[in-house]
This record gives sequence, C-alpha cells and structure tokens, in this order.
Amino acid sequence: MFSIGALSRATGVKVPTIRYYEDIGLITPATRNAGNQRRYDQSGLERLGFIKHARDLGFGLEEIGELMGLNGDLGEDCHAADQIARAQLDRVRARIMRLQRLEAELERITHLCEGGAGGTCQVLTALGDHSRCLGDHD
Amino acid sequence: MFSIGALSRATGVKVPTIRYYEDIGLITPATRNAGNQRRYDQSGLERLGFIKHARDLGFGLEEIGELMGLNGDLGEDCHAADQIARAQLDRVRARIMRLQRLEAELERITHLCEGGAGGTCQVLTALGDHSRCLGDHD
DNA sequence: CTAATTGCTCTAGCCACTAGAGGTTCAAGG
DNA sequence: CCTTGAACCTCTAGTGGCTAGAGCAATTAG
Repeated sequence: MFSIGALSRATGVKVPTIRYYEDIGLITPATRNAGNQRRYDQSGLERLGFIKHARDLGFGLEEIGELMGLNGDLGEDCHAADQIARAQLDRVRARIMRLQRLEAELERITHLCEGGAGGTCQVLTALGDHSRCLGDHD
Repeated sequence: MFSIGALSRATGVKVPTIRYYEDIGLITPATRNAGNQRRYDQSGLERLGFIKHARDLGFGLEEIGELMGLNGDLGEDCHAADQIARAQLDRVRARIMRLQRLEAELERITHLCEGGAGGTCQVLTALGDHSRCLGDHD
C-alpha cells in the first residue's frame, strides 16, 4: 500500500493532480486508512501510470477516461482504442504542420532585423501585417 | 468609424474577444457613441490587426502588449522586437520536436492493431506502458 | 516525545477565451 | 413616426488541466 506521495514519486504525477483526477472521477476514490489518508495498491499504480503515459502522448482526460473504460479484449474494444489513437495521431500531425508554417514565418521575420535599412523596424512591421507573409500560416 | 461588429468582421477577431482585450487593458478603451456603443477608427483597426496576426503566430497576449509598447524605431526597440520573435521561434521549434516524437510513437502504436494475435489489445497495452516505447517522448 | 514531513480540505488563480442571461440601442422598411 | 429585428451593452460563469496557498490533522524519524 502506497501513500499518495509514494504514488506520486512512482508515476511522476504530482500529488494535487492525483487528487484532481479523483475529484473529476477519472480514477475511483482511493481507500482511506484510519487517519483518512489515501492508500493505493498495485492496480492504482498501474491505472495512474496509464494516465500519465497517455497524457504524455497528448490525449485529453476525457479520451483517457474512454480508453480506461475499454477492457482490453480484442475485437470491438481494440478497434475503439485504435480509433482514439488514430484521431490523436491526426491531431498531432495537424499541429505539427501548423507549427511548421509558423516556424517558416518567424524565421523570415527574425532575419529582417539584420539588414535593417529603412526608417522603421521591419520586424514590427512584419508582425503587424499578414499580407507581407509568404505563406498561409493559419 | 466602425462598430465592434464591423471591426470583428474586418479583423477576424470575435466580438467578445475584442471586449475581453479591452477589459484586460491590451487595447485602450474604445470611444463610445451617444448610446454607449463602442466606435473604432482606422488606428483601432490596425492595432487589432496587429494583435490578430501576432496571435496567429503564437505570441502570448503579454508579449503582444510588449510588442505594441515598442514604437517601431530602429535601434533598441527593433532589437527588443527581434528578441521576442526569436524566443517565440525557439518555443515553436521545441514544440515541433516534441510533437514529432509523439507522432512517431503514436504511429507505432496505431500499427499494432492490424496484426493483433495475442489475447489482449496491443494498442491499449502500448498506451499504458512507457517502457515499450521506442524513443523518449517527453 | 517531539519536530519535520506529509497528508487533508477548501478556495482561488492561470490562459485566452466562450456562452448565456437579460436588457438597450440602432438601422431599415412601412 | 413607428415597428421590428439585428446588433449592441454588462455581468457572471464555464472551459481544460492543472497549480498555489491557507489552515489544519496525521504520520514518521530520531
């Protein structure tokens, strides 16, 4: 049996975050000892580890709740899990593409400072004026 | 003179967001007409356009406030603007790298479903277990 | 036995909005 | 001039995913 602090160290999830997950019903309320402190067993550790890993992979808490509701059998449940993971992959790819457009634009803008010849700052001008952009970020 | 709705259409910034920007002091309070409605002129339009573009480039509102406080002269101000832009570029690049690690991992996980042969869903197992990951996402 | 650490609950704050309630003003048509 | 409907006003509360702090109670190491 672990305390909440031990669980936190074991998973890398902060103590208030664990309590928060309990509050919103993502994990079932922990059993309490005589002094009203939360105690966790191995399965509690595994569940929180699952959540941590899924969070690191960018899944939202609601999706994580869905994933944890699946029982792990092959078939329907596996298909559902795969669909959630694929949706996340699509989102990640979309965000990467968007950020790459931003990167290109910011790179261009930050190069403007070097050969500044006019009377006003080209960096500020570029930031304020989308029509001077090369591509369509956003 | 534009109404808040006309300003919204012209810039692509939603009406409640414009009011929010005024509330937090990012834009100076608009002048009002006889009926207490906000009226904007050309310079209000330009300022909000600047904010919109900078937001699209991923700058935070606080940074945008700093950028707008710079007067656009060459020299110190231009250097300051350039530094803010470069910091943003660094952040964007860091986020891209992190997301690319996630992409690789999610790609691997979503491929597990196809040749599922064992008794439990490999997708769910992979989601729950970081030690099975190839790289260090996060 | 005491002191330090860890735990408890509760409230409030972060960012950048978004939604909704309930009321007022404006612009166009008759 | 009057009506109607859209656009405007203020205010409060909610979103996600936590984080911080106050003010206590329980545990644990020495």
